[in-house]
Amino acid sequence: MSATYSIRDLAQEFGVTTRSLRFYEEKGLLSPDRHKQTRTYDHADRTRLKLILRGKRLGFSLDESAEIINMYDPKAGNKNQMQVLLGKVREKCEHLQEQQKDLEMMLKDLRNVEQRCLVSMADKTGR
Amino acid sequence: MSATYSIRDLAQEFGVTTRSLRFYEEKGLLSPDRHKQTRTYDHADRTRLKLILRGKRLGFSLDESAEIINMYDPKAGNKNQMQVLLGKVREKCEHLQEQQKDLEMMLKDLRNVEQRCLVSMADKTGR
DNA sequence: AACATACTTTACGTGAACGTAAACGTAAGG
DNA sequence: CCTTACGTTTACGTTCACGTAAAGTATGTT
Repeated sequence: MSATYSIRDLAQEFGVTTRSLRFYEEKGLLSPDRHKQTRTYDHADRTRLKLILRGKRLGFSLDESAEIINMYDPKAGNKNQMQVLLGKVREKCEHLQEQQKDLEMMLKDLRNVEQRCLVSMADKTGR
Repeated sequence: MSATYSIRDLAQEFGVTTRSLRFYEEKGLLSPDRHKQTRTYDHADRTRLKLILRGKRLGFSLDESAEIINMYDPKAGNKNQMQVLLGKVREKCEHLQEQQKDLEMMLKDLRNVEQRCLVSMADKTGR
């Protein structure tokens, strides 16, 4: 069984164009089955796509997302490889935590703006 | 007093090029004083730059950052303008909260990877 | 005055991430 | 068989965010 998807299925579900999916494939981010000129995506492809788009929303380039995604599949290398991977993972984590701080500050600021808006609207009598 | 900065001061402090600062100016994101061919930035400019770069780290385009930054200075318009602004502010807040979720999920995932790394390294005897 | 240094404008170049048009294959339905 | 719908490759076009080279200007130093 293990559901499969056409290129249009995925494109529609995630609100991207088929062009994008082919582009991600060109860049090695996706590698659907190819049977007779037709792409068939499986669940793993879908997950990778989800991660790509999540990365995009966070301002990562495709290459950065690729790097992150490849961490998810450690390939059970040796200890040294693991050390390297671990280092990268922790680096990404730090980066993400920086982003969390930025986000919190921006949210805090905007909520201040919101309050000032409300106060200002309560003060004025309309004009 | 109210400290001022040269273009190089700001560039160095924030680790960007002077080209970028002029570019932000072209796009209307900064508007330093111009005296005889020379730019002088004040504290407000510095703050705006900080916000621009924060936006960048969060994946916003310059136009998006501009929109956000302009919210900080309500210009004390009338009630309708305030309503519009308030709507935009809340929209941005929602967007930021979506990003927070994305961030948390990615961090969670990466921490899982980290754990699997550690386990895998404890298992193996080195090779 | 000559020179160095820092700042400036103008304008073309670049990489990433697609968009878009052209031309073609294939399978289903009438 | 023809059309329609969906898929494909190839390749040039576009937007954003600057980089970079070229040439001019302003200020200070020797």
